[in-house]
Amino acid sequence: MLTEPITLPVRGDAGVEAEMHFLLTDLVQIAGRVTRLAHRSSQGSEGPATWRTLAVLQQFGPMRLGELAQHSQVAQPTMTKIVAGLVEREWVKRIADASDARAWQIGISAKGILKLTEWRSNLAGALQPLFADLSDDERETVRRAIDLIQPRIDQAYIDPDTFPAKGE
Amino acid sequence: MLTEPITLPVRGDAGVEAEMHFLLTDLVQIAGRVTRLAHRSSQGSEGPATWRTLAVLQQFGPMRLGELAQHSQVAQPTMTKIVAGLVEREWVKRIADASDARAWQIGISAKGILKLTEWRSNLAGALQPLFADLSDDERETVRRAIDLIQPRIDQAYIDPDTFPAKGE
DNA sequence: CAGTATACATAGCCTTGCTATATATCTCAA
DNA sequence: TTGAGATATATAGCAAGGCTATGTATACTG
Repeated sequence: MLTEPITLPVRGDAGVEAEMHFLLTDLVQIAGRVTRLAHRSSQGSEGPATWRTLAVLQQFGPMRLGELAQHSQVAQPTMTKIVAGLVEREWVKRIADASDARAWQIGISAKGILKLTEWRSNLAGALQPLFADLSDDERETVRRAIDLIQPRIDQAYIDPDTFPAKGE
Repeated sequence: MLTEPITLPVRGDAGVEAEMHFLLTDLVQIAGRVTRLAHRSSQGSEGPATWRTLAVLQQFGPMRLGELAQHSQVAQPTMTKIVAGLVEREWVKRIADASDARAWQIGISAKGILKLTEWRSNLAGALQPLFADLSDDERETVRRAIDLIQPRIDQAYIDPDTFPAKGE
């Protein structure tokens, strides 16, 4: 481990740079807690990876296993395993790629869409009491923040170059 | 699996209820993607559980292993494993509980604080380019949203009753 | 002081993640 | 047209992080 001296922003610092620093660290922390809570509050043995994968397929449509791995930010062999589980549950279907016998198109099935939708609804129902007291303005603030964050995170998923995985 | 008919809100519906539904599902989805990205962009073998645990200890101070498990939303044996790893790395210390020979107080060490801080800084640095183009107003919106979400999620971690884990 | 409750540890299992490597297919140039 | 290298997915084998069930030691209480 390199032990180069680093300057760490201190909460309370003025300056856009420090604000951004704590904004991002707080964002990651709260995201981790939300994710953990979501997983914990949903019964069933499916992990976050399963739902992330289904969500990608619903949002972007069928794609190859390798592409799917990139869009889900997992290594290809990991995606092979996840897809194997999804195929077994019949939540996705493999479609032979006519132009390349090595490849498959992976597409979400009607059953998969249903399960994903159910899972989301259960989650929303579980979280709803915690957020029921938000005012219209506050709800609007959260909505705007999500709409700001979403495309920027998506960017990192889609362009592997702008966001190197593991190692610098 | 019960297959009771459920009414699913449809995006585009008017009404606070539907807005809240999609706000929460979008929140969970983006939180999952941020968490995954954060894990992937940080080298090193520590998983999210390690960092979540350290963050809890830094935020709330030393506590018993059982309390720590609740605050981290994991089962007690899981926390035993995580703490074992942290003790081995010397990122936390076990302090004998004078009033109860069965129990320990778990406290974050100076080394632990350093590692947590370093990890957060690396993350912030990795994510920064994606968010560098936010205007002051936009940054302020995200900050306000985080400050709205944080206490509500914390609530669920602290009150196990208001938020039942696994099963309904 | 016996019996129950409580705090943590252990055992054993599953999923998700990785790297390294194998296998099958495709592509292209000699 | 065939052999070399590139590419798409699968397999093997490992570790971490989850869980439930259960064990063990200590605390409390009638």
